[in-house]
Order: sequence, then C-alpha cells, then structure tokens
Amino acid sequence: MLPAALRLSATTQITATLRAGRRHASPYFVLHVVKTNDSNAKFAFAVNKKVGNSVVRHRITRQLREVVQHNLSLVPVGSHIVIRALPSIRQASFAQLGQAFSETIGKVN
RNA sequence: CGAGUCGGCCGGGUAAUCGCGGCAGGUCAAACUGUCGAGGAAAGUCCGGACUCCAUAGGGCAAGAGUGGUGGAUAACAUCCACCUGGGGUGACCCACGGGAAAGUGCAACAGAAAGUAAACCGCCGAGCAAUCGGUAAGGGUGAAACGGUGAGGUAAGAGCUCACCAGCGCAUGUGGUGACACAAGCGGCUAGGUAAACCCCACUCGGAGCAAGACCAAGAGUGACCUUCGGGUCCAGUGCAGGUGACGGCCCGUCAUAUACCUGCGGGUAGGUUGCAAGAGGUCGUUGGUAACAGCGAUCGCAGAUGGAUGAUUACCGUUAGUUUCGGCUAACACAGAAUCCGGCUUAUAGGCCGGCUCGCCAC
RNA sequence: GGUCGAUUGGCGCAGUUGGUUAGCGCGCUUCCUUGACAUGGAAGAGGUCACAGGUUCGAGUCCUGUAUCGACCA
Repeated sequence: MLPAALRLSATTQITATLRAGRRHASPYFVLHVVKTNDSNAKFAFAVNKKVGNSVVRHRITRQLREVVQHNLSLVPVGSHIVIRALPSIRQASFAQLGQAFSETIGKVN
C-alpha cells in the first residue's frame, strides 16, 4: 500500500481517469494519465481477472507499487495515474517492469 | 530387507537494505520508538451453529424441505467415535444415501410365448388319418431380470406332486447384548421377483432473512443547483410523487398497528464516517474418567483486522529437485494457493519431505 | 462478502412421471430451377447433451462434486 497521500481511492476519480485520461502503452501495462492541480501525484492499480488468480494479481500490484515508489521522481506533480495491467505481465521480471515504467513515464513528460 | 495398509506432521530457511497496515507510547499535528501482521485448505459456499433484525419466534393445522442400521459424542450437524449387517482382501484393513416393496399406486423400452398371480413359441407326452385338441415349467431360445438348488421316488411325459439334505421366508420361544443384532432348538407352508437418488408409508428434525445483517452520527430536500463543445456531464447515499391497503411470506388463534406502517406503479439518484470487529463452544502442556469420539480439573499463552483493500520488494548465502561438468562448480526451477463477522465440519486443489502403528513375505541370530 | 440462475450441432432454442435412432428454426454443403443471381424445391453433413463420479437393466433427465458464464444486494 502506498502512503495515503499517493493513493487514488474515490471511484469517481478512477473512472474519470480511465475514461478521460491520455493513454500510454507498454508491453506489460497501460497508463491512464490526467493532469490536475493537486500537490501530489496519485496512483491506482487495475489488475483484471484475466491476468491470473488472486495470488498472481496481488503479487503484480505489489511489484507495480514498488516500481512506482522507486521512480516517483520521474512522475509529474499533480498527475492522476491508473496503471492497468495486461495479461502478458505475468512473464515480466521486476527489472523489466521497472525499465518499462521509466520508459513509459518518459513519454508522458 | 521388500511389498502393503492406516494415522499424524511439515510444506522452504537465515541475514541485510528499502517499504506497507493495526495497536500501544509519544506529539498541537507530525517525526520517532516498541510490538504484532495469511492457510491447511484462508477456496467452493455444501451442511451445522454463534450473532443481528423481523414480536420474545408465540399456540395449532395444512403444505414444503431435510435426515435415514444401532448406541454414544457434541452448542449443533448430513460431522466424529464404537459396534451391527452386507460385500472385497491371505492379512493389516477397506467399501456401502444401509428404514419399509406381505399398506397402496405406478414403471420395466427393445427382444421374448409370457414382465408378475398369470402364461405354452420350440420341445416332450397323450388322443386323432389329418387339421387340431389336451397335459407338461425338466430342456431350448429372448432378456438387465423368467417363480428355489442337488439327489431319489413318482409319471404317458412332467412338476415341491412326495421325501432327504441345503439355501431362503414367516411365526412364536429361549439365551447373550442398552440396542442394531447374533446363536440355539421348534412349528408352518413349500416361494414370496426388481425399482422408494418413482410417488408414497414410517420415525425424527426444521420459522424467515442474512455483517451489503443491524445500530449510531453528520450532510441533504426537488417544478433543485452548477458546468456545457448542447450530445450531455457533475453534486447531494438511504429519496420524491401518485394510487391502494391493515401487517406478521398459506389458514385459524394471538400479537402489534390506524399511517413515521405495508403494497403497487412512475421518476430522481449515489457508494460519507463510526460501530458491529477480534477473549473465542480459544490454543498448548499435564492429569483424571472413558475402548474411543470427547468431557472434567489444574497450569500456562495473548495470537491478523485491511476497505481501490496491509501482510511486501530487492540482493546475498544455504536447502530441495532437474540438467550439465574439466568433479572445483555452473544453469534453471521451487506445490496448491491470499483473511474480509466469527466458529465446528464436509468437499475440492496440492511439488516434495518427515515420523509412527499394524499386516504379509523372505533372510539371519 | 453474501444470495440466486444457466450450460443441448456454428447461432438461438425444444426435450417431464428416466426407455428404442435427442428434435426445431436460422446458417452450412451438394443438386435442380434461371442466360446469371435472389426466391423456391430436393437431398445431406454437423452432437462425448460443460466435465467427473454415483443410483438404475438403462441417465440429456435423478443424486453428489468440479469448471465456465451471467444476474441481484444498500
């Protein structure tokens, strides 16, 4: 779990981000990004049932969270970001995930 | 030593760095410190309970659902233990939704003469010139299933028609057992088929809904407000309007109500907080009773509580397995699976490993 | 988290006290009709009744478990 300030929790904000946000794709996940005037960047994770069973989905969200935590300096302030995992993420290692995230977040800027 | 059978347990470990959630301390608030943080199935939601609301879940009838050998355990159960009966195995042991088919109804396709109280297709025997008629359930054939088996007597041929033994059925008796039941000897008539996970009968049990139950707090009121690219969107949760009526899920009693209730229709509309919510039929050890399930007593332990949802990430070393090897190593993989109110079970998934009881076979002393 | 429902040819559906060979419509294939097509006509293929076990002589149907899909809750 991220610190509370970095979490997107309201359903309305998440659905708004998913619908209206710009999309940036990588082989393993899709970023939905909306820029706001908030002082923090905020994140939410969407891992579909097609990705795997409960154990697999939890491990993926934990790894993605860790990736976000390590690359927080690359993220523009005030962005609302929903990270939607794709089924191919099952084959990705932690290092591959970190590289994919830093590349994709570079496209946002 | 080999083969088998039953039961129990574990199901990666250690360290470092960086993180997350709860609780306690600390602080105005933070920072910070300490401590705890997934499973044997947390799963499926198939049973049973606790708890909450409906009246305290009330009394009776009807309907419906469930269970189904006996005795016990338990808060309760479809669970567990012991035993009985039937079946399998040399044996340890295993398997069984295991009441009633002489209370009644139904069903049995095709084949077959006939599918349940009757029946003669072939065959056999007798009568007759023959057609055919009569006797016959021993033999053939059909079928999942065809009205006891063996032997002797008997007969025109046969047949429980008669007899002996065996199997099976019914009745009452005795002995043992709490009981299911077992054993013994006796009498009876010689035959009663299958299906109840078909209806049904018998005995016993069951009110309904479920923690999104329920309680409290704040906010909110409508021919509403705001934004708009004119398509629509956003906000306020548990609401507004109209009509009807007593409600308690079928009926009677009974209880509570007379509109802040209930029902129907149309429209609007969204996922605030706190609590319920972590000491419980609790775990471990010892001891007593009991064949056992389990129960009593004593000591001791403090053991998850999230809400877009914590319990992790990375690295190093070790362990296990597989491949490879120049025997130093190297490479790859590490089961099933993630709490959501809580307990007792059942069922299903599960790489690999450990321990113990018992049985059979072989060898040695 | 809880409460329910469904699964039958490619698609949509029937299939009731369990019984001979599981049907219907659309679609598909071949042939006929036409100069050619549509329509029409004739013939045909296509099913492990989601999967596994049980009851029964016999299961799409009855019982139990598993899988997948879907709906509802304030």
